[in-house]
Amino acid sequence: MPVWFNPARELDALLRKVAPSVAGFDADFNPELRPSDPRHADFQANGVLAVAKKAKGNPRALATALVDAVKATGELDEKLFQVEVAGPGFINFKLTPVALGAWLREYRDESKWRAGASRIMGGRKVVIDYPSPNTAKQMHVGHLRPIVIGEAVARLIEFCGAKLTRDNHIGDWGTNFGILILAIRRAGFKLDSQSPTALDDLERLYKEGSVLTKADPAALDAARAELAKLQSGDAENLALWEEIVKVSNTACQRIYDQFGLKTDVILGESFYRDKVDQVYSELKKVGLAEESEGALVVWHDDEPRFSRHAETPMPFIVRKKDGSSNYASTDLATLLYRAEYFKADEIVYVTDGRQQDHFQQLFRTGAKWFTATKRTLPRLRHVWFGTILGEDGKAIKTKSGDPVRLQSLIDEATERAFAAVTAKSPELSEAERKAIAKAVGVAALRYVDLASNRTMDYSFSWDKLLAFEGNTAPYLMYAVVRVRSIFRKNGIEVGKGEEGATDPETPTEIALARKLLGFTAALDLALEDLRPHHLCTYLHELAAAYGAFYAADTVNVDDPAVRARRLMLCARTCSILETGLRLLAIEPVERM
RNA sequence: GAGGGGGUAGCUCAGUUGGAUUAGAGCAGCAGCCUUCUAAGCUGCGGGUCGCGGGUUCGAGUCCCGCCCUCCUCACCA
Repeated sequence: MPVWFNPARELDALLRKVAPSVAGFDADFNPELRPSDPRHADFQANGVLAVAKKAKGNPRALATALVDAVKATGELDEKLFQVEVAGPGFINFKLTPVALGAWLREYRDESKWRAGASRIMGGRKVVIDYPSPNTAKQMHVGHLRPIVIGEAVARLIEFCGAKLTRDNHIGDWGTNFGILILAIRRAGFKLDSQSPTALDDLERLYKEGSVLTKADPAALDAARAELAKLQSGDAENLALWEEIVKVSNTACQRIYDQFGLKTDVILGESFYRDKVDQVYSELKKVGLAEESEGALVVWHDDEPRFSRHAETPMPFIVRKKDGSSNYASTDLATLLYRAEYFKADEIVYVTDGRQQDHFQQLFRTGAKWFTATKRTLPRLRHVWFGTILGEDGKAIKTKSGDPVRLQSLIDEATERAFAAVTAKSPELSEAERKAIAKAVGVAALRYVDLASNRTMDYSFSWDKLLAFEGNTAPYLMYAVVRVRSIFRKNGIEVGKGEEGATDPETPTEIALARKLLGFTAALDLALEDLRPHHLCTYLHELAAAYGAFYAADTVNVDDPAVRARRLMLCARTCSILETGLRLLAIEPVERM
């Protein structure tokens, strides 16, 4: 009998198959199979309780009958699973050491896991939209999340078999440019993209313009007028715009390089400048859009919040009253382009949670528009995240003083990591320590952002973002380093030296093995809602189980069978940790 | 007002869709562990009426109702 890659899934299927033949169970029986508290079992089926409640039967008797029927099929190898009815009527499945050993021998490396996972998305074409910053600004801590979460989500989707296109939909066609052009004009500034201070100059000018337009409505109108001029093809503004885009893209690229971010295409809002007219005309033609206060808007009367009759009406403004396009216009044009050009089956938008209303309106408008024009709408998902807050508990914003620059954060992380590695491993060369510091520093930043549920806000804190102990990236990377060190000292490759490995035996070996089997469940969980923190939680638990094993069970012992099985446990831990870290876009190191 | 997020240990957070005498981690605190594979580690201890009040049932941090606190969004920003 083969060893199941994903035992929970197989047990679930088996129970569903057998149950209808047992008195008291219906054809649509749901076993409610889930991972169990390890103190009790590996998996448990809770579904019998619901059946008993409905039929007013005795849950333990029903559970026992079901278990007997399952055993009678002979499809459940009792050398691998220990089955029992427990508590009020749970069915517990406990993996035996034989099963653990067999699984570890069979599912050895990333290719096996990838093969298993790739069935989930099965070649679907997915476009993922991230990190999509607004240009013309220096990148600050607020830009961390879309980069980090976007990359992790992208890798998860890709790992599960999607054909993925990463599209950096930069905001390069909006009012921020109007503000900047206005500020440049007023200051009489000559922008030169080659100048080394170009970015700082833009930063300063943007701040000035921002303050001005906030304080003076006339200035805001002037900024909008500059934008309208730009969008209608004014040569001067277009030339200025090109210079600004050049400066800010160069700056963004420097940050992306440090995060190892490589998007496949960069199709910013400006790319759609000649594609918005089609949106306007089609929406008008099918009766979705109408004029309101001079603007072109879409109402959704089927949703009270977006209805024209709402107390505070919130129309989807598709074209501004001065005729220029906005976020909604370009997003609709983008949606159409992704459906037609990229043939997307699915589009994933990774943005700040404050844009939820916008995306709900966009998705509703898209659905009605596509239906009316007989197009197929891709599955649309908004993967949103909470805000990084400042010390005042408010969102970090450019206007409120100087937010911490992303570059300073990277530099500080790298410096602290360098100090740490120098203190702990002074024997390494300076070049090695620098490379390690870079990897560890950026990894620490990433991991903090990924480790909590993405929908949560969190406050910015140097110490939090740069912690190197506990549930952090350095902890996980360190676990990898310790595993690799064993192999290096023994002069063998990871994955070698397992001949004659016996099944896990000591409590710490068994606990580690059980945790290793949990990888597939963790992946399923993280993919379901595209929440990478589930993967973080799992990796931390795995590293902790390894830590306990490492302290309790010496690998290099005289008994060859014991040594072989411990080397096997080490090798699996190493590859699952490395695979998991890479899914989070954290590159493990050999030493630290 | 409407919609959304959050309220769990001193702090930062998990809690797999209602499950198992005892609600979990990490920091911080206390006590131990380096002449053997990297101590960025390991072991143990202390610390919680899961915002408040009702309800549903064999069983609630999780579901329902009503309150309270907090953050975010709501007409031409993205």
